[in-house]
Amino acid sequence: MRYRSRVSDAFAPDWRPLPREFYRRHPAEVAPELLNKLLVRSDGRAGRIVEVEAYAGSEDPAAHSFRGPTARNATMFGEPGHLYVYFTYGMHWGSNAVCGDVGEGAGVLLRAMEPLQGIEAMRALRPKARRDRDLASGPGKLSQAMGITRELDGADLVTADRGIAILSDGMPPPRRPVVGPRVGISKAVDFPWRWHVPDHLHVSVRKR
DNA sequence: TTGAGGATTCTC
DNA sequence: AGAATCCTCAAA
Repeated sequence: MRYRSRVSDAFAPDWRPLPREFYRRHPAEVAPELLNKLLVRSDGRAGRIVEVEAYAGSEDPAAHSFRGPTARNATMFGEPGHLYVYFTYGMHWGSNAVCGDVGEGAGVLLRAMEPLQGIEAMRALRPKARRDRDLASGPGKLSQAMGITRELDGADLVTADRGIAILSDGMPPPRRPVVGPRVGISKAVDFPWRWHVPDHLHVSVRKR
């Protein structure tokens, strides 16, 4: 399998991608199940996903896809299991796993990650991070630590066609994740579509 | 540790 | 105009 030789074979041959059908569901169903999965790059950088948010297309005023397809959000309307990368605040990138069926415009924002491997490479990309917990405790930080920019928009997280994947090492999601409203939005502020691992050091905005 | 405010550029 | 954010600084 190509994803193994490209992404995980050399250092973690037992890590497995999630099937395409995992992503072909409502993002509020997928999101909590992405907790404790691994975001992995072909150079060995890897981290455990500890915080996510769901964005649900035409039913969700806070989603980039709410008003239909544009040049920016085109990837969200494509095949599930691909990476949707967006740019915001003039300097930050955000990373999502596309969910739902083609045309729905749904996704799960990857908000925070616990660095596991390739931490020195992450530090090189995030010189301002003082502690390990500053490396990827936020969507912009996570993207920067993993070197995710516009170039990776549309990458397939199932086949790892461009050297990035979401893999499982067998750790299940938390039984009872913390659920609450999403961060940094001005519409649909009450949708309880943010989930994170309870009491986890690497989650963003620990105070509410 | 907390809160306020600036940075910086793409998108619609 | 506003953005699915981060960083610095000041005050406590």
